[in-house]
Amino acid sequence: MARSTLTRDEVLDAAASLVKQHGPAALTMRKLAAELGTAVTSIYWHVGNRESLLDALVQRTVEEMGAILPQAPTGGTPLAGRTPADRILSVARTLRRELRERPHLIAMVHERGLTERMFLPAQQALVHEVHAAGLRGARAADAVRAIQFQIVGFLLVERNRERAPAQSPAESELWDPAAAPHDPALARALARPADPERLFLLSVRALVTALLAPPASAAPGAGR
Amino acid sequence: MARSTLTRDEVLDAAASLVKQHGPAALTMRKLAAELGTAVTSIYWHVGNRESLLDALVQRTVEEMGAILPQAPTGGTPLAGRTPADRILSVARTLRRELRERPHLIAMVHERGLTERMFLPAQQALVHEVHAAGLRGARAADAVRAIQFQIVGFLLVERNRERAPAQSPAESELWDPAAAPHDPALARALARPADPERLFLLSVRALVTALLAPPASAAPGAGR
DNA sequence: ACCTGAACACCGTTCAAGT
DNA sequence: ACCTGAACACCGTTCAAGT
Repeated sequence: MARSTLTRDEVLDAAASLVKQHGPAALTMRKLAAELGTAVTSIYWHVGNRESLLDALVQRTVEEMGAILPQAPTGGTPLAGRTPADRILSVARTLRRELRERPHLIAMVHERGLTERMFLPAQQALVHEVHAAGLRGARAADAVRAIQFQIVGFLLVERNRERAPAQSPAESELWDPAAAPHDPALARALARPADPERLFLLSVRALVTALLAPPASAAPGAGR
Repeated sequence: MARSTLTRDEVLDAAASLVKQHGPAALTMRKLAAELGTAVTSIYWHVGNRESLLDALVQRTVEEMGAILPQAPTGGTPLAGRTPADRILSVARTLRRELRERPHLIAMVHERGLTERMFLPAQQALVHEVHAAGLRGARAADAVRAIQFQIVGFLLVERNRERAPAQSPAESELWDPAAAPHDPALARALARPADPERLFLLSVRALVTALLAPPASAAPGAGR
């Protein structure tokens, strides 16, 4: 591993590799130096300190994820699906898939509060589709944000569930038939583990349907 | 601070106090020992190690948060609002408020993947309301889970945004009028910061409306 | 049953010194 | 401009020894 001179990019690459394999806790300045075959202190010259090294990794990840959705601010129809609602679902599915391939780095993006920033390109695609569905102005903006929050939120919940240890009480105990004698089918359904993919599509579809629907003369349940 | 004998609960109280004030990073075994006036190693006798100490704090928080919603598995109408939809919104609002008062501890709950566990009592309330709205069986279960995921997800997104550093590009730059010349009102709306409370209610209302609506003969946009 | 100090194996970071 | 080793001030944890 002899090398003429150390580069900031080499430091970032090695750090990313450590994080991808074993998570951020495994990223130690000393381990990293060993990996690079340099003195610990050389790293400081290139990246400042551990915290800004992690920041740089996160920054990189945000840019990579932003690039997966083709930019379409000036028109065009970059996504599959016949209706705007279908294409919104397609955006949602793409994001879901990509995120699941970089769990550690995405977790770090979350921890730094940059999840939303990472989704700005997706937001542009959503604007396009909501517009195509006929929404305009502030109402379109609300719809875009509601959909974006829902997609991102669902993914955050899902990540949360995956890292959950054994739960007590589990849903399966909580919802044994005795707990809901009046609707055993409901109890049985809640005792089964959720199917996230199905629930994801079902939820996004429901929200999109309501948001893209023509405004009712009086919205039901709009108490205030 | 002289004390006859150290208690596991005293350790937890002191630890919780440190975390509440300065976050989990400030919880050092040595600082904690100093706070308690004991040797560092005494703490190990009572709580095992740092990791299980943090686990215990999280466990406590989950129980506290679970207690804020009255249990209503056997009937009764514990929540304000005239319609089931209104009462679901009331659940959502309550959870949102309570979570915002314990930021550090809630963050630790998130990191351990226990957010969903924390919301099981709320799930029971949602079951009650969805049932009151006439949904049954698997369809009711899907609705409950979709609503639960949305509420939890929104809160996770919101937390994410709050911790976000200065963003580049900010939404306000991304959506300057030049970016969307065909709908300047939309661009202006997206350039303004989102109002989370409003968006939260709007989103939950939209989703609930769609989920509680009588099943359409053919759902629009249900492409597969 | 509970508490203690000493010791171990780690950390991130600073700094004066080298080339 | 870049790299180095030594040193500092921390960590969490173990363990033999005390009462």
